[in-house]
Amino acid sequence: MLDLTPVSVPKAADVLAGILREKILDGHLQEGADLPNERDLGAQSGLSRASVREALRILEGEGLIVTRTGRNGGSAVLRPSIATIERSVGIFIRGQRIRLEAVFETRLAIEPSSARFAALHRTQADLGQIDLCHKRLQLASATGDIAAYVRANLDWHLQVVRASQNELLIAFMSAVSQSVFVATDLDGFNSIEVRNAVIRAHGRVIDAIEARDGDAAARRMGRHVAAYISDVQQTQAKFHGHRPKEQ
Amino acid sequence: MLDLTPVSVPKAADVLAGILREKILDGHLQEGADLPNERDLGAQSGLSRASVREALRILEGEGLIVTRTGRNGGSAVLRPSIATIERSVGIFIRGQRIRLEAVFETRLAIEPSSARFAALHRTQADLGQIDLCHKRLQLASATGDIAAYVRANLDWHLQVVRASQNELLIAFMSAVSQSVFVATDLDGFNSIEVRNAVIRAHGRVIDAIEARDGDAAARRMGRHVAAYISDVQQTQAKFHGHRPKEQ
DNA sequence: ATGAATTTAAAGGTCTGACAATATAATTGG
DNA sequence: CCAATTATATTGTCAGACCTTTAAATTCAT
Repeated sequence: MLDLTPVSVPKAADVLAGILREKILDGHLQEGADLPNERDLGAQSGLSRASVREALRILEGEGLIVTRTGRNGGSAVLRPSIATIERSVGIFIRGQRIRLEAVFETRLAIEPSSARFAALHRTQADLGQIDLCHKRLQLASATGDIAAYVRANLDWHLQVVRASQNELLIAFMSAVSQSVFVATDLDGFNSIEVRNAVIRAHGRVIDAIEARDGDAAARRMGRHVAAYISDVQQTQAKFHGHRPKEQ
Repeated sequence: MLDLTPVSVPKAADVLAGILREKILDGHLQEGADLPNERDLGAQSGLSRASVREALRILEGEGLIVTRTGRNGGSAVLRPSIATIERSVGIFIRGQRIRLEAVFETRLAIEPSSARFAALHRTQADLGQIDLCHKRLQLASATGDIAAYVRANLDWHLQVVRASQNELLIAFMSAVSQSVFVATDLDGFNSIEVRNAVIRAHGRVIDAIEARDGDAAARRMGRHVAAYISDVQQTQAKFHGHRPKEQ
Protein backbone atom coordinates (compact mmCIF):
# COMPACT_ATOMS: atom_id res chain seq x y z
CA MET A 1 0.00 0.00 0.00
CA LEU A 2 1.28 3.43 -0.87
CA ASP A 3 -0.70 5.36 1.73
CA LEU A 4 -1.04 8.45 -0.39
CA THR A 5 -2.78 11.55 0.78
CA PRO A 6 -5.22 13.02 -1.75
CA VAL A 7 -3.09 14.77 -4.29
CA SER A 8 -4.26 18.29 -4.99
CA VAL A 9 -4.19 19.36 -8.59
CA PRO A 10 -3.48 23.07 -8.68
CA LYS A 11 -4.77 25.03 -11.59
CA ALA A 12 -2.32 26.22 -14.18
CA ALA A 13 -3.13 29.84 -13.52
CA ASP A 14 -2.54 29.43 -9.79
CA VAL A 15 0.83 27.89 -10.35
CA LEU A 16 1.94 30.63 -12.69
CA ALA A 17 0.55 33.29 -10.36
CA GLY A 18 2.46 31.72 -7.49
CA ILE A 19 5.71 31.74 -9.40
CA LEU A 20 5.32 35.34 -10.45
CA ARG A 21 4.19 36.38 -6.97
CA GLU A 22 7.31 34.95 -5.41
CA LYS A 23 9.51 36.65 -7.97
CA ILE A 24 7.86 39.95 -7.15
CA LEU A 25 7.89 39.58 -3.36
CA ASP A 26 11.46 38.30 -3.34
CA GLY A 27 12.51 41.43 -5.15
CA HIS A 28 13.63 39.67 -8.31
CA LEU A 29 11.16 41.88 -10.10
CA GLN A 30 11.53 45.48 -9.01
CA GLU A 31 8.64 47.86 -8.79
CA GLY A 32 7.82 49.28 -12.19
CA ALA A 33 9.43 46.39 -14.03
CA ASP A 34 7.48 45.26 -17.05
CA LEU A 35 6.35 41.68 -17.33
CA PRO A 36 6.52 40.06 -20.75
CA ASN A 37 3.34 40.47 -22.73
CA GLU A 38 0.65 37.86 -22.41
CA ARG A 39 1.56 35.99 -25.56
CA ASP A 40 5.23 35.76 -24.57
CA LEU A 41 4.33 34.68 -21.05
CA GLY A 42 2.25 31.97 -22.60
CA ALA A 43 5.09 30.85 -24.82
CA GLN A 44 7.60 30.87 -21.96
CA SER A 45 5.35 29.03 -19.53
CA GLY A 46 3.85 26.68 -22.06
CA LEU A 47 0.36 27.79 -21.09
CA SER A 48 -2.40 29.26 -23.15
CA ARG A 49 -3.06 32.94 -23.16
CA ALA A 50 -6.30 32.34 -21.24
CA SER A 51 -4.42 30.74 -18.36
CA VAL A 52 -1.81 33.47 -18.40
CA ARG A 53 -4.53 36.06 -18.23
CA GLU A 54 -6.11 34.35 -15.26
CA ALA A 55 -2.78 34.36 -13.47
CA LEU A 56 -2.32 38.05 -14.19
CA ARG A 57 -5.81 38.74 -12.97
CA ILE A 58 -5.02 37.02 -9.69
CA LEU A 59 -1.91 39.14 -9.22
CA GLU A 60 -3.84 42.24 -10.14
CA GLY A 61 -6.38 41.39 -7.47
CA GLU A 62 -3.57 41.11 -4.97
CA GLY A 63 -2.33 44.53 -5.92
CA LEU A 64 0.98 43.19 -7.20
CA ILE A 65 0.70 44.34 -10.80
CA VAL A 66 -1.16 46.83 -12.95
CA THR A 67 -2.13 46.08 -16.49
CA ARG A 68 -2.49 48.78 -19.10
CA THR A 69 -3.93 48.34 -22.54
CA GLY A 70 -2.59 49.72 -25.80
CA ARG A 71 0.82 49.84 -27.39
CA ASN A 72 3.55 49.81 -24.76
CA GLY A 73 0.89 48.49 -22.44
CA GLY A 74 1.22 45.28 -20.54
CA SER A 75 1.67 44.40 -16.91
CA ALA A 76 4.03 46.22 -14.60
CA VAL A 77 5.05 45.30 -11.08
CA LEU A 78 3.47 47.30 -8.29
CA ARG A 79 4.20 47.58 -4.59
CA PRO A 80 1.17 46.25 -2.76
CA SER A 81 -0.52 49.23 -1.21
CA ILE A 82 -2.84 49.95 1.66
CA ALA A 83 -5.70 49.88 -0.82
CA THR A 84 -5.47 46.09 -0.98
CA ILE A 85 -5.92 45.82 2.76
CA GLU A 86 -8.72 48.37 2.72
CA ARG A 87 -10.56 46.32 0.17
CA SER A 88 -10.25 42.99 1.93
CA VAL A 89 -11.13 44.47 5.31
CA GLY A 90 -14.11 46.28 3.79
CA ILE A 91 -15.38 43.07 2.27
CA PHE A 92 -14.80 41.25 5.55
CA ILE A 93 -16.75 43.85 7.53
CA ARG A 94 -19.66 43.87 5.13
CA GLY A 95 -19.68 40.14 4.47
CA GLN A 96 -19.40 39.07 8.08
CA ARG A 97 -21.80 41.80 9.19
CA ILE A 98 -19.26 42.97 11.72
CA ARG A 99 -20.96 44.97 14.46
CA LEU A 100 -20.26 48.68 14.43
CA GLU A 101 -19.31 48.25 18.06
CA ALA A 102 -16.50 45.90 17.07
CA VAL A 103 -15.19 48.51 14.66
CA PHE A 104 -15.23 51.09 17.42
CA GLU A 105 -13.45 48.75 19.80
CA THR A 106 -10.77 48.33 17.16
CA ARG A 107 -10.32 52.06 16.92
CA LEU A 108 -10.09 52.11 20.68
CA ALA A 109 -7.22 49.66 20.38
CA ILE A 110 -5.40 51.30 17.52
CA GLU A 111 -5.73 55.01 18.04
CA PRO A 112 -4.30 55.59 21.53
CA SER A 113 -1.23 53.52 20.70
CA SER A 114 -0.90 55.31 17.40
CA ALA A 115 -1.06 58.65 19.18
CA ARG A 116 1.73 57.47 21.46
CA PHE A 117 3.93 56.48 18.54
CA ALA A 118 3.00 59.69 16.77
CA ALA A 119 4.27 61.64 19.76
CA LEU A 120 7.49 59.63 19.73
CA HIS A 121 8.18 59.48 16.00
CA ARG A 122 6.46 62.48 14.44
CA THR A 123 8.24 64.83 12.07
CA GLN A 124 7.61 68.53 11.80
CA ALA A 125 5.76 67.90 8.54
CA ASP A 126 3.44 65.44 10.28
CA LEU A 127 2.60 68.07 12.82
CA GLY A 128 1.79 70.49 10.02
CA GLN A 129 -0.54 68.01 8.37
CA ILE A 130 -2.33 67.29 11.62
CA ASP A 131 -2.73 70.99 12.26
CA LEU A 132 -4.09 71.50 8.76
CA CYS A 133 -6.83 68.98 9.41
CA HIS A 134 -7.49 70.65 12.74
CA LYS A 135 -8.00 74.01 11.06
CA ARG A 136 -10.27 72.47 8.43
CA LEU A 137 -12.28 70.91 11.23
CA GLN A 138 -12.65 74.23 13.02
CA LEU A 139 -13.70 76.02 9.85
CA ALA A 140 -16.23 73.37 8.88
CA SER A 141 -17.66 73.39 12.38
CA ALA A 142 -17.95 77.17 12.42
CA THR A 143 -19.69 77.32 9.04
CA GLY A 144 -21.90 74.36 9.95
CA ASP A 145 -20.82 72.28 6.94
CA ILE A 146 -21.40 68.88 8.51
CA ALA A 147 -20.18 66.84 5.55
CA ALA A 148 -16.88 68.73 5.49
CA TYR A 149 -16.71 68.46 9.27
CA VAL A 150 -17.08 64.68 9.24
CA ARG A 151 -14.50 64.42 6.49
CA ALA A 152 -12.01 66.65 8.32
CA ASN A 153 -12.60 64.77 11.53
CA LEU A 154 -11.77 61.47 9.88
CA ASP A 155 -8.75 62.96 8.14
CA TRP A 156 -7.41 64.29 11.42
CA HIS A 157 -7.57 60.87 13.03
CA LEU A 158 -5.92 59.29 10.02
CA GLN A 159 -3.23 61.93 10.01
CA VAL A 160 -2.35 61.25 13.61
CA VAL A 161 -1.92 57.57 12.82
CA ARG A 162 0.22 58.49 9.81
CA ALA A 163 2.48 60.44 12.10
CA SER A 164 3.20 57.21 13.97
CA GLN A 165 5.35 56.17 10.98
CA ASN A 166 3.94 52.69 11.37
CA GLU A 167 2.74 51.46 8.01
CA LEU A 168 0.74 48.59 9.45
CA LEU A 169 -1.16 50.74 11.90
CA ILE A 170 -1.79 53.20 9.08
CA ALA A 171 -3.15 50.42 6.91
CA PHE A 172 -5.42 49.04 9.61
CA MET A 173 -6.70 52.48 10.55
CA SER A 174 -7.37 53.37 6.91
CA ALA A 175 -9.25 50.14 6.41
CA VAL A 176 -11.36 50.67 9.50
CA SER A 177 -11.99 54.33 8.73
CA GLN A 178 -13.81 53.53 5.52
CA SER A 179 -16.49 51.75 7.50
CA VAL A 180 -16.71 54.33 10.22
CA PHE A 181 -17.24 57.13 7.76
CA VAL A 182 -20.70 56.00 6.73
CA ALA A 183 -21.88 55.42 10.25
CA THR A 184 -21.02 58.78 11.78
CA ASP A 185 -23.01 61.10 9.58
CA LEU A 186 -26.04 60.70 11.78
CA ASP A 187 -28.66 63.37 12.13
CA GLY A 188 -28.71 64.75 15.62
CA PHE A 189 -25.15 63.70 16.23
CA ASN A 190 -22.51 66.31 15.51
CA SER A 191 -24.36 69.03 17.35
CA ILE A 192 -22.49 72.25 18.01
CA GLU A 193 -21.75 71.13 21.58
CA VAL A 194 -20.34 67.82 20.42
CA ARG A 195 -18.30 69.56 17.74
CA ASN A 196 -16.74 71.97 20.21
CA ALA A 197 -15.88 69.15 22.58
CA VAL A 198 -14.23 67.24 19.73
CA ILE A 199 -12.17 70.26 18.75
CA ARG A 200 -10.99 70.79 22.32
CA ALA A 201 -10.05 67.12 22.68
CA HIS A 202 -8.12 67.21 19.41
CA GLY A 203 -6.28 70.27 20.62
CA ARG A 204 -5.13 68.46 23.75
CA VAL A 205 -3.91 65.48 21.74
CA ILE A 206 -2.04 67.78 19.38
CA ASP A 207 -0.34 69.45 22.34
CA ALA A 208 0.88 66.11 23.64
CA ILE A 209 2.14 65.00 20.24
CA GLU A 210 3.93 68.31 19.77
CA ALA A 211 5.52 67.96 23.21
CA ARG A 212 6.53 64.40 22.33
CA ASP A 213 4.69 63.19 25.39
CA GLY A 214 3.67 59.68 24.40
CA ASP A 215 1.82 58.79 27.58
CA ALA A 216 -0.29 61.93 27.50
CA ALA A 217 -1.03 61.53 23.81
CA ALA A 218 -2.20 57.96 24.29
CA ARG A 219 -4.24 58.82 27.37
CA ARG A 220 -5.94 61.80 25.77
CA MET A 221 -6.65 60.01 22.53
CA GLY A 222 -8.09 57.10 24.47
CA ARG A 223 -10.43 59.37 26.38
CA HIS A 224 -11.43 61.18 23.20
CA VAL A 225 -12.25 58.06 21.22
CA ALA A 226 -14.10 56.52 24.15
CA ALA A 227 -16.18 59.67 24.59
CA TYR A 228 -16.85 59.80 20.88
CA ILE A 229 -18.03 56.21 20.83
CA SER A 230 -20.32 56.69 23.79
CA ASP A 231 -21.76 59.79 22.09
CA VAL A 232 -22.47 57.87 18.90
CA GLN A 233 -24.10 55.07 20.80
CA GLN A 234 -26.27 57.43 22.82
CA THR A 235 -27.41 59.13 19.63
CA GLN A 236 -28.15 55.79 18.03
CA ALA A 237 -30.13 54.73 21.09
CA LYS A 238 -32.16 57.91 20.86
CA PHE A 239 -33.01 57.26 17.22
CA HIS A 240 -33.43 53.51 17.17
CA GLY A 241 -34.78 52.89 20.60
CA HIS A 242 -32.61 50.91 22.99
CA ARG A 243 -30.33 48.98 20.71
CA PRO A 244 -26.91 50.44 21.41
CA LYS A 245 -25.28 47.11 20.63
CA GLU A 246 -26.79 46.34 17.24
CA GLN A 247 -25.43 47.69 14.03
CA MET B 1 -17.82 72.65 -25.02
CA LEU B 2 -19.01 69.63 -23.13
CA ASP B 3 -16.33 69.70 -20.45
CA LEU B 4 -16.17 65.95 -20.14
CA THR B 5 -13.93 64.17 -17.72
CA PRO B 6 -12.08 61.20 -19.18
CA VAL B 7 -14.59 58.39 -19.35
CA SER B 8 -13.38 55.17 -17.82
CA VAL B 9 -14.15 52.01 -19.72
CA PRO B 10 -14.56 49.25 -17.20
CA LYS B 11 -13.81 45.74 -18.29
CA ALA B 12 -16.67 43.34 -18.79
CA ALA B 13 -15.40 40.98 -16.13
CA ASP B 14 -15.09 43.80 -13.59
CA VAL B 15 -18.64 44.90 -14.19
CA LEU B 16 -20.02 41.41 -13.78
CA ALA B 17 -17.87 40.81 -10.71
CA GLY B 18 -19.15 44.05 -9.23
CA ILE B 19 -22.76 43.07 -9.79
CA LEU B 20 -22.30 39.65 -8.26
CA ARG B 21 -20.26 41.07 -5.39
CA GLU B 22 -23.06 43.43 -4.45
CA LYS B 23 -25.63 40.67 -4.62
CA ILE B 24 -23.53 38.61 -2.26
CA LEU B 25 -22.68 41.39 0.19
CA ASP B 26 -26.25 42.67 0.22
CA GLY B 27 -27.40 39.24 1.26
CA HIS B 28 -29.40 38.57 -1.89
CA LEU B 29 -27.24 35.52 -2.29
CA GLN B 30 -27.00 33.59 0.94
CA GLU B 31 -23.93 31.67 1.97
CA GLY B 32 -23.81 28.31 0.27
CA ALA B 33 -26.09 29.41 -2.54
CA ASP B 34 -25.04 28.11 -5.92
CA LEU B 35 -24.36 30.52 -8.73
CA PRO B 36 -25.51 29.50 -12.21
CA ASN B 37 -22.90 27.61 -14.15
CA GLU B 38 -20.49 29.53 -16.32
CA ARG B 39 -22.38 29.01 -19.56
CA ASP B 40 -25.65 30.14 -18.05
CA LEU B 41 -23.99 33.14 -16.47
CA GLY B 42 -22.63 33.97 -19.89
CA ALA B 43 -26.01 33.61 -21.51
CA GLN B 44 -27.72 35.72 -18.84
CA SER B 45 -25.13 38.47 -18.86
CA GLY B 46 -24.53 38.42 -22.59
CA LEU B 47 -20.81 37.88 -22.01
CA SER B 48 -18.52 35.14 -23.21
CA ARG B 49 -17.53 32.33 -20.94
CA ALA B 50 -14.01 33.74 -20.80
CA SER B 51 -15.25 37.00 -19.32
CA VAL B 52 -17.53 35.20 -16.91
CA ARG B 53 -14.61 33.12 -15.74
CA GLU B 54 -12.51 36.20 -15.14
CA ALA B 55 -15.29 37.67 -13.04
CA LEU B 56 -15.58 34.49 -11.01
CA ARG B 57 -11.84 34.45 -10.53
CA ILE B 58 -11.97 37.97 -9.13
CA LEU B 59 -14.66 36.99 -6.64
CA GLU B 60 -12.73 33.89 -5.73
CA GLY B 61 -9.71 36.05 -5.00
CA GLU B 62 -11.86 38.17 -2.72
CA GLY B 63 -12.96 35.08 -0.86
CA LEU B 64 -16.58 35.53 -1.83
CA ILE B 65 -17.06 32.28 -3.74
CA VAL B 66 -15.55 28.83 -4.10
CA THR B 67 -15.56 26.97 -7.38
CA ARG B 68 -15.56 23.22 -7.61
CA THR B 69 -15.13 21.14 -10.72
CA GLY B 70 -17.10 18.13 -11.79
CA ARG B 71 -20.77 17.30 -12.02
CA ASN B 72 -22.74 19.33 -9.48
CA GLY B 73 -19.71 21.55 -9.34
CA GLY B 74 -19.83 25.27 -9.98
CA SER B 75 -19.48 28.32 -7.81
CA ALA B 76 -21.05 28.67 -4.38
CA VAL B 77 -21.26 31.76 -2.23
CA LEU B 78 -18.86 31.97 0.69
CA ARG B 79 -18.66 34.26 3.69
CA PRO B 80 -15.41 36.20 3.41
CA SER B 81 -13.14 34.86 6.10
CA ILE B 82 -10.16 36.01 8.06
CA ALA B 83 -7.98 34.16 5.58
CA THR B 84 -8.59 36.88 3.01
CA ILE B 85 -7.30 39.54 5.38
CA GLU B 86 -4.37 37.36 6.38
CA ARG B 87 -3.37 37.03 2.76
CA SER B 88 -3.57 40.71 1.90
CA VAL B 89 -1.79 41.74 5.08
CA GLY B 90 0.89 39.13 4.48
CA ILE B 91 1.47 40.39 0.97
CA PHE B 92 1.54 43.96 2.25
CA ILE B 93 4.12 43.18 4.91
CA ARG B 94 6.38 41.29 2.53
CA GLY B 95 5.90 43.63 -0.41
CA GLN B 96 6.39 46.82 1.51
CA ARG B 97 9.22 45.32 3.54
CA ILE B 98 7.45 46.37 6.72
CA ARG B 99 9.91 46.56 9.60
CA LEU B 100 9.56 43.86 12.21
CA GLU B 101 9.46 46.68 14.72
CA ALA B 102 6.30 48.02 13.12
CA VAL B 103 4.71 44.60 13.45
CA PHE B 104 5.64 44.52 17.12
CA GLU B 105 4.24 48.00 17.66
CA THR B 106 1.00 46.81 16.13
CA ARG B 107 0.85 43.93 18.56
CA LEU B 108 1.52 46.42 21.32
CA ALA B 109 -1.56 48.30 20.15
CA ILE B 110 -3.85 45.34 19.63
CA GLU B 111 -3.06 42.92 22.41
CA PRO B 112 -3.58 44.94 25.59
CA SER B 113 -6.92 46.20 24.34
CA SER B 114 -7.86 42.72 23.27
CA ALA B 115 -6.99 41.40 26.71
CA ARG B 116 -9.26 44.06 28.20
CA PHE B 117 -12.17 43.03 25.98
CA ALA B 118 -11.39 39.40 26.67
CA ALA B 119 -11.74 40.08 30.37
CA LEU B 120 -15.05 41.83 29.76
CA HIS B 121 -16.58 39.51 27.17
CA ARG B 122 -14.99 36.09 27.67
CA THR B 123 -17.05 32.95 27.99
CA GLN B 124 -16.18 29.97 30.12
CA ALA B 125 -15.23 28.09 26.97
CA ASP B 126 -12.81 30.87 26.00
CA LEU B 127 -11.16 30.54 29.36
CA GLY B 128 -10.80 26.81 28.82
CA GLN B 129 -9.17 27.33 25.43
CA ILE B 130 -6.73 29.86 26.84
CA ASP B 131 -5.87 27.52 29.66
CA LEU B 132 -5.33 24.67 27.22
CA CYS B 133 -2.73 26.73 25.37
CA HIS B 134 -1.17 27.66 28.68
CA LYS B 135 -0.76 24.00 29.61
CA ARG B 136 0.67 23.18 26.20
CA LEU B 137 3.13 26.02 26.68
CA GLN B 138 4.23 24.74 30.07
CA LEU B 139 4.63 21.21 28.78
CA ALA B 140 6.63 22.28 25.73
CA SER B 141 8.84 24.48 27.90
CA ALA B 142 9.46 21.68 30.38
CA THR B 143 10.37 19.17 27.68
CA GLY B 144 12.45 21.77 25.83
CA ASP B 145 10.52 21.37 22.56
CA ILE B 146 11.14 24.88 21.27
CA ALA B 147 9.07 24.53 18.11
CA ALA B 148 6.04 23.40 20.08
CA TYR B 149 6.74 26.12 22.61
CA VAL B 150 6.74 28.87 19.98
CA ARG B 151 3.58 27.44 18.47
CA ALA B 152 1.79 27.25 21.82
CA ASN B 153 2.94 30.74 22.69
CA LEU B 154 1.45 32.14 19.52
CA ASP B 155 -1.74 30.15 20.00
CA TRP B 156 -2.13 31.47 23.51
CA HIS B 157 -1.92 35.07 22.33
CA LEU B 158 -4.38 34.38 19.55
CA GLN B 159 -6.75 32.66 21.93
CA VAL B 160 -6.80 35.66 24.22
CA VAL B 161 -7.74 37.88 21.31
CA ARG B 162 -10.42 35.40 20.28
CA ALA B 163 -11.91 35.68 23.74
CA SER B 164 -12.47 39.39 23.07
CA GLN B 165 -15.33 38.35 20.78
CA ASN B 166 -14.20 41.07 18.39
CA GLU B 167 -13.95 39.64 14.91
CA LEU B 168 -11.92 42.54 13.55
CA LEU B 169 -9.31 42.40 16.28
CA ILE B 170 -9.14 38.65 15.76
CA ALA B 171 -8.59 39.14 12.04
CA PHE B 172 -5.86 41.74 12.52
CA MET B 173 -4.10 39.69 15.17
CA SER B 174 -4.23 36.56 13.03
CA ALA B 175 -2.84 38.46 10.09
CA VAL B 176 -0.01 39.90 12.13
CA SER B 177 0.77 36.63 13.86
CA GLN B 178 1.71 34.93 10.63
CA SER B 179 4.60 37.32 10.23
CA VAL B 180 5.68 37.17 13.83
CA PHE B 181 5.87 33.42 13.82
CA VAL B 182 8.87 33.25 11.54
CA ALA B 183 10.77 35.92 13.39
CA THR B 184 10.60 34.54 16.91
CA ASP B 185 12.23 31.18 16.44
CA LEU B 186 15.65 32.65 17.01
CA ASP B 187 18.50 30.69 18.44
CA GLY B 188 19.48 32.01 21.82
CA PHE B 189 16.10 33.52 22.38
CA ASN B 190 13.60 31.34 24.25
CA SER B 191 16.10 30.38 26.91
CA ILE B 192 14.73 28.63 29.99
CA GLU B 193 14.73 31.90 31.92
CA VAL B 194 12.80 33.71 29.22
CA ARG B 195 10.35 30.82 28.97
CA ASN B 196 9.64 30.83 32.69
CA ALA B 197 9.11 34.58 32.69
CA VAL B 198 6.67 34.23 29.78
CA ILE B 199 4.71 31.54 31.59
CA ARG B 200 4.47 33.64 34.73
CA ALA B 201 3.30 36.66 32.74
CA HIS B 202 0.69 34.59 30.94
CA GLY B 203 -0.56 33.31 34.27
CA ARG B 204 -1.07 36.84 35.56
CA VAL B 205 -3.00 37.82 32.43
CA ILE B 206 -5.16 34.71 32.74
CA ASP B 207 -5.96 35.61 36.35
CA ALA B 208 -7.13 39.06 35.31
CA ILE B 209 -9.25 37.71 32.47
CA GLU B 210 -10.78 35.13 34.75
CA ALA B 211 -11.54 37.83 37.33
CA ARG B 212 -13.08 39.96 34.56
CA ASP B 213 -10.66 42.73 35.49
CA GLY B 214 -10.24 44.58 32.19
CA ASP B 215 -7.78 47.18 33.42
CA ALA B 216 -5.46 44.61 34.96
CA ALA B 217 -5.66 42.37 31.91
CA ALA B 218 -4.74 45.23 29.60
CA ARG B 219 -1.95 46.46 31.88
CA ARG B 220 -0.41 43.04 32.35
CA MET B 221 -0.66 42.13 28.69
CA GLY B 222 0.92 45.46 27.78
CA ARG B 223 3.84 44.84 30.09
CA HIS B 224 4.24 41.28 28.83
CA VAL B 225 4.27 42.20 25.15
CA ALA B 226 6.61 45.12 25.76
CA ALA B 227 9.02 42.90 27.68
CA TYR B 228 8.82 40.26 25.00
CA ILE B 229 9.61 42.77 22.29
CA SER B 230 12.56 44.17 24.14
CA ASP B 231 13.85 40.63 24.69
CA VAL B 232 13.60 39.86 20.98
CA GLN B 233 15.38 43.04 20.08
CA GLN B 234 18.17 42.43 22.55
CA THR B 235 18.66 38.95 21.17
CA GLN B 236 18.70 40.28 17.65
CA ALA B 237 21.24 42.92 18.62
CA LYS B 238 23.45 40.22 20.08
CA PHE B 239 23.36 38.22 16.86
CA HIS B 240 23.40 40.91 14.23
CA GLY B 241 25.42 43.58 15.90
CA HIS B 242 23.71 46.82 16.76
CA ARG B 243 20.74 46.90 14.42
CA PRO B 244 17.74 46.57 16.68
CA LYS B 245 15.69 48.66 14.25
CA GLU B 246 16.28 46.77 11.01
CA GLN B 247 14.25 43.76 9.98
C1' DA C 1 12.81 72.18 -39.57
C1' DT C 2 8.58 71.73 -36.91
C1' DG C 3 4.28 70.84 -35.43
C1' DA C 4 -0.06 68.85 -36.38
C1' DA C 5 -2.59 65.26 -38.66
C1' DT C 6 -2.50 60.55 -40.17
C1' DT C 7 -1.11 55.91 -40.34
C1' DT C 8 0.76 51.89 -38.38
C1' DA C 9 1.76 48.55 -34.96
C1' DA C 10 1.82 46.56 -30.38
C1' DA C 11 -0.49 45.31 -26.67
C1' DG C 12 -4.57 43.95 -23.93
C1' DG C 13 -9.88 42.83 -24.29
C1' DT C 14 -13.33 39.82 -26.04
C1' DC C 15 -15.51 36.10 -28.41
C1' DT C 16 -16.19 31.36 -30.31
C1' DG C 17 -15.77 26.67 -30.32
C1' DA C 18 -13.65 22.74 -29.13
C1' DC C 19 -11.73 19.18 -26.15
C1' DA C 20 -9.78 17.41 -21.54
C1' DA C 21 -10.28 16.51 -16.72
C1' DT C 22 -13.11 15.68 -12.89
C1' DA C 23 -16.59 14.58 -9.78
C1' DT C 24 -21.16 13.28 -9.15
C1' DA C 25 -25.38 10.91 -10.59
C1' DA C 26 -27.47 7.13 -12.91
C1' DT C 27 -27.27 2.53 -14.37
C1' DT C 28 -26.17 -2.06 -14.30
C1' DG C 29 -24.94 -6.54 -12.51
C1' DG C 30 -23.88 -9.73 -8.97
C1' DC D 1 -28.79 -4.27 -1.54
C1' DC D 2 -24.34 -3.16 -2.57
C1' DA D 3 -20.46 -2.62 -5.72
C1' DA D 4 -18.68 -1.77 -10.15
C1' DT D 5 -19.49 0.59 -14.33
C1' DT D 6 -21.18 4.06 -17.33
C1' DA D 7 -23.11 8.50 -18.40
C1' DT D 8 -23.23 13.35 -17.82
C1' DA D 9 -22.79 17.96 -15.96
C1' DT D 10 -19.48 21.14 -14.90
C1' DT D 11 -15.15 23.43 -14.69
C1' DG D 12 -10.24 23.58 -16.80
C1' DT D 13 -7.57 24.39 -20.79
C1' DC D 14 -6.43 25.38 -25.32
C1' DA D 15 -6.18 27.56 -30.10
C1' DG D 16 -7.26 31.10 -33.01
C1' DA D 17 -9.57 34.98 -34.50
C1' DC D 18 -11.08 39.71 -34.24
C1' DC D 19 -11.89 44.25 -31.67
C1' DT D 20 -10.22 48.21 -28.95
C1' DT D 21 -6.96 51.13 -27.12
C1' DT D 22 -2.82 53.48 -27.00
C1' DA D 23 1.55 55.07 -28.37
C1' DA D 24 5.01 55.20 -31.74
C1' DA D 25 6.20 56.17 -36.51
C1' DT D 26 5.22 58.59 -40.55
C1' DT D 27 3.50 62.10 -43.49
C1' DC D 28 2.45 66.56 -44.78
C1' DA D 29 1.57 71.43 -44.61
C1' DT D 30 3.51 75.50 -42.86
